[in-house]
Amino acid sequence: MKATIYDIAREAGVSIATVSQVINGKGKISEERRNEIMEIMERLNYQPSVIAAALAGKKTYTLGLLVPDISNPFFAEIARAVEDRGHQLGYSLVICSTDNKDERVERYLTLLQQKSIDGMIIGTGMDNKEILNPLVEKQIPIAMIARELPEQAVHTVVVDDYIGGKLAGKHLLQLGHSRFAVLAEQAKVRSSRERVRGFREALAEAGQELPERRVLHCDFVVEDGKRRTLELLAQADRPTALFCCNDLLAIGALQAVKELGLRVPQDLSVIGFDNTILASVTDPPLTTVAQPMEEMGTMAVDLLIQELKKEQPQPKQRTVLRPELIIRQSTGVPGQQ
Amino acid sequence: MKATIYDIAREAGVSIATVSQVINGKGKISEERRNEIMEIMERLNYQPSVIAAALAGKKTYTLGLLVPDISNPFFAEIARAVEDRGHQLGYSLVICSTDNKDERVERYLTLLQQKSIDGMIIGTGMDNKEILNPLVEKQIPIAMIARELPEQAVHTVVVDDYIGGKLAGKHLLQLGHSRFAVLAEQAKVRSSRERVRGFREALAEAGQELPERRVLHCDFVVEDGKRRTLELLAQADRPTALFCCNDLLAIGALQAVKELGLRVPQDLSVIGFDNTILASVTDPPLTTVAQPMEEMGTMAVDLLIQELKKEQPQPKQRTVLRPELIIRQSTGVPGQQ
DNA sequence: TTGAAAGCGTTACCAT
DNA sequence: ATGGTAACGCTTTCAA
Repeated sequence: MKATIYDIAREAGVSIATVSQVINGKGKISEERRNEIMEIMERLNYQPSVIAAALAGKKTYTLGLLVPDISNPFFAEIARAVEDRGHQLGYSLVICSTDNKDERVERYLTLLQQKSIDGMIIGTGMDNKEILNPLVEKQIPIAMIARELPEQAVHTVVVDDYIGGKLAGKHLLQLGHSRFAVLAEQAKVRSSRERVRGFREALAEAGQELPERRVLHCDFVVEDGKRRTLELLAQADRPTALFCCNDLLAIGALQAVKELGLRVPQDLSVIGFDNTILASVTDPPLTTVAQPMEEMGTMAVDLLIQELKKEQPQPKQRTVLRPELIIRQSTGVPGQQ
Repeated sequence: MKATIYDIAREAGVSIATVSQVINGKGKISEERRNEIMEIMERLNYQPSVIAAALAGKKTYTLGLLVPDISNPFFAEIARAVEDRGHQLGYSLVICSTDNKDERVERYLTLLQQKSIDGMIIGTGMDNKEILNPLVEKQIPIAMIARELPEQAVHTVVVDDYIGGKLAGKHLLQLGHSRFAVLAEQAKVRSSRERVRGFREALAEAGQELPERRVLHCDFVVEDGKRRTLELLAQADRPTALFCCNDLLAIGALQAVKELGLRVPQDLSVIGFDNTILASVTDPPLTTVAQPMEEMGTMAVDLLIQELKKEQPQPKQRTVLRPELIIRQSTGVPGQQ
């Protein structure tokens, strides 16, 4: 069997309390005792049980990460950043892909609670804003990442979606476009709405309008981006510029244009959002609004850990990072050969 | 405070033993008692502590997944499949990105053990084949995925790398190529070695040779693929066909070709491995050898769960899935315009 | 500086 | 059909 604290204590001829002290570096233990005990732990290959420690009042040193889909490159990169920072600080990461379904969110939430994880990072949207209520009441540390939920008092790390949309709009305007369309995520996704709002505002400031029918809502998958773009391009007065609320949709758009034998950016300029690895490998490489995924992950973890270190609830922070326009080759002057 | 089994018992006027029974659906409890207790649990919003149950001898219902890098699309897709299958069966997933470093592997391994996870799925290579010894001895259920370790008795789910390499070689041969090169992963990665061996064998069967100097070893990142391809194309007698041991390297190759003002496939045919989402969005779309990632993930989980359900150690299975050549547009007849 | 003992929230065995 | 209780492995007072 695995060695327990009792085995160590017996071997060392001391009490388990003493062993516990040296494990946690607490109390006053004589140098020699301490060394002797450490040596025995080494020899018996003793590994303290996190489970038992947690039950006795310590933490589980485990964090939960809720995202729509871990196989989506954007969230995969976020996850990596979160994992790394957590690992540095001694925490493990449980991943939960929600597919943006409230039902899955709730299942994962109760599951994580039953497992007594120390805190959760939430990067998935929810239809029902009250889903988090129970957690907030129980004071379970929460940090939102890449999504926000203003109706809850939780730490938040987001990119300024509004500005991101604006950056996209201005870029397209500057290239001389005048017929725009948008591929948005589902209406319930606030960040998507903000991006569209920023985009529309940029156009408005230039006296241009974005008709509602030119804003198409998609599921978070390539195929849907393609399908909707095909619809868009079938319209008589088709747009010359398309703003997609994430890179995946933009890729779908690229595929649709190709399928119709048209060209990007000559026939349609396409701009994405996120700047995942995908944006750099498309044909043509995708102009996109970059989110600083690594910083976001790191900051969310830091916020969370800082919260659960203190006993007192901390004042909730909302950190807004600035997105950056990455110009590649999927945008250009309309109609140019 | 959170409700415990004692609260429920007190409220229902029964013993905790009885409550435990109804939670686990064991023993004989009268219909009425059972309903009454369930109703109270509902009302008090009782959530049994997995931690406590685990300490008392049950499982933690948590699995560990070790991969080189969760932000790598191949592993992200594997992770999603593993997560889904695990979740269906009631298990959570802790992800661990190892960067292919033994040191990180070991840290994660002890961490996961201390947390008493029920089993681990390992998709990362290791220099030291003995790293797993302690786990195997402790009978901790293990399933290898996409990597193998024949020196250990563990469940394994892999694609036939040798055949995959051969498929790639044959395809290139058939197109009429005669000067080949390979971008391999680090020499310690067995699957990569097997792919190269299969590739070489295909050439040999056609009386062609693959000189050792034409096999370049890379780190698992786009940049390295690019760098090495640049080197390759600088050689006098440069290859017309390049087999890359994963899609990421192939993308690097594509970038290198572009940077030199050359074209794919006219100047260089490129073939990848994995068939991640990346392969479908590159310019040109990448011909690649597909691994059935979803099936692999599902099978690995099933193997693991089946193992940890039984008390007795099970006979270890090795499942080899057949890779499939996906022909897109990055391969063609050499020199063709 | 060290030890005894009371929990932590369950499970499971043995009584009743 | 139900209850009492030891055990799981550890932390943490409180005494000594």
